[in-house]
Amino acid sequence: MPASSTSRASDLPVPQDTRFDRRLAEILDYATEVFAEKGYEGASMRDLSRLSGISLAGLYYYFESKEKLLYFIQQHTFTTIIDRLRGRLAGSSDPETRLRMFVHNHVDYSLTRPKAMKVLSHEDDVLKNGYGTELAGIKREYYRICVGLVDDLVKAEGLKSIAAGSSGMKTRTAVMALFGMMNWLYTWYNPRVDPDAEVLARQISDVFLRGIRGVNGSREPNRSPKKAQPKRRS
Amino acid sequence: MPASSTSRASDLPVPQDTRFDRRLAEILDYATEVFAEKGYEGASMRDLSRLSGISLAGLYYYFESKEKLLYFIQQHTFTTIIDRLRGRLAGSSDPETRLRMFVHNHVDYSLTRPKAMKVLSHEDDVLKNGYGTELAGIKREYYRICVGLVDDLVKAEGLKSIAAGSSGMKTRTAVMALFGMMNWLYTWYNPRVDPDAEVLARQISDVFLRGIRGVNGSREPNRSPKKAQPKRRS
DNA sequence: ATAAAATTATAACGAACGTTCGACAGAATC
DNA sequence: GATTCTGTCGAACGTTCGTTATAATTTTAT
Repeated sequence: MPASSTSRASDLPVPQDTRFDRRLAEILDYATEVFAEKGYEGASMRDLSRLSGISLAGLYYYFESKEKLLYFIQQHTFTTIIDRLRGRLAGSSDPETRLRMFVHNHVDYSLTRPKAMKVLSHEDDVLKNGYGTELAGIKREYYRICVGLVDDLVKAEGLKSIAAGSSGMKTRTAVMALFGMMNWLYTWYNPRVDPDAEVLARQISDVFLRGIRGVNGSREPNRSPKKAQPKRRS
Repeated sequence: MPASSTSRASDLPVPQDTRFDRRLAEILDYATEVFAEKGYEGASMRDLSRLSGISLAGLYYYFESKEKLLYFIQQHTFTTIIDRLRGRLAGSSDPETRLRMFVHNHVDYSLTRPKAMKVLSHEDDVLKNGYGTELAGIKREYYRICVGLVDDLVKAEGLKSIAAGSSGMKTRTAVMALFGMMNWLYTWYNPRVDPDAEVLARQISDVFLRGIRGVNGSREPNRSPKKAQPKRRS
């Protein structure tokens, strides 16, 4: 009776690709579909059994609880996104390019695996007390990466503070607005009428970048941070 | 045995403020809290009973099902937002001011009643087939208002098309990005560290407006019905 | 061929779910 | 003072939930 004997919070399907792991991954895909469709609480194990064609008892051969199923999905989705991001970021050192990479990576994943992304976003605060805090940590790490990229950009362009209107916008607020644009995607995106990942990522990046830069660009051609915060009439 | 005898999809607590309606409104507040905390599917009628101090059976004197409870909450939240919006929009005819009013109205409500907003956003596709389609209609109406405001602005400023990067951004995409920034609020906003509604709405508006205007403004030189327009609501 | 690993059907478990029944008390009406 | 209406309740109904046990069988690996 396997089902991954340990109960520590961080045993994920190890890199080693056994037959067991492959089947579990298959089940995780079905579960992602069911959770995306009916929500974690609204979906039943019997729904999953029906969709996957695996008997109710058979499912429990691969995991030990419905909670763990959700944990696997979210953990895997999150780490995949971060891993891909790290791969991309290694390719450039230009702050703007790197931020655009972040957005493109996120948007691309969202459009490629919309259901996984929906489960990640929508069931964000379901898990508590073990898996929950671990996932919160990963999320925090991901958030910090984005903050770092924005801060690098702000420094490189010599902006005293992010400009929005007359008062400076905190990095936190700007980053949350960016996450809002990206994470809301799953509620409206329709591949038949909406632009592909490349275009969408560029447009979102453009909006964000123009947002944090001042009205006239508010930049110094190069060094020396001084001078001219954009001043709307006031 | 009351509980609102009819079963048509649009009987809401009528303007007439009877004792019954007042008690129902009180229950709706408790229900909003429970749904916001545990999600619609995750919350039980017993949770609501416990929180409100009203017996399980007693609750059903005021409504006929859990579904209808959610419908009441979402319907009331939506129409309240739209009503307030109409009131504000009547105060100005300047396109930019009107768009800023839209954002401010939405953000303001989101920060004033975050739980209601969370239930509206998070349980968006739970209801189907009756209440669901009615709510989808209201949502669509709200969306169309926003599209109208953006289109007015684009026309008034003589933008060929919304500019984002080299290719034009569709109004749909821009509006969805705006909704993303606003509707994601409920996942992160913390009144102790984040700016108040006034400031936040201005910053989001600024990001959005700079986003849809070109880098240099991208306006056509032909007409210029632009006046500085001292913003700030009355 | 044989041992091990997967998987099934069946059924059950206790707990929790949404909802309803019938009774009952107080207030309003007659 | 009797009767009706309004609000509230404890207790239960029938169903579904996540999960497990058992025993039998098929599939895979050695």
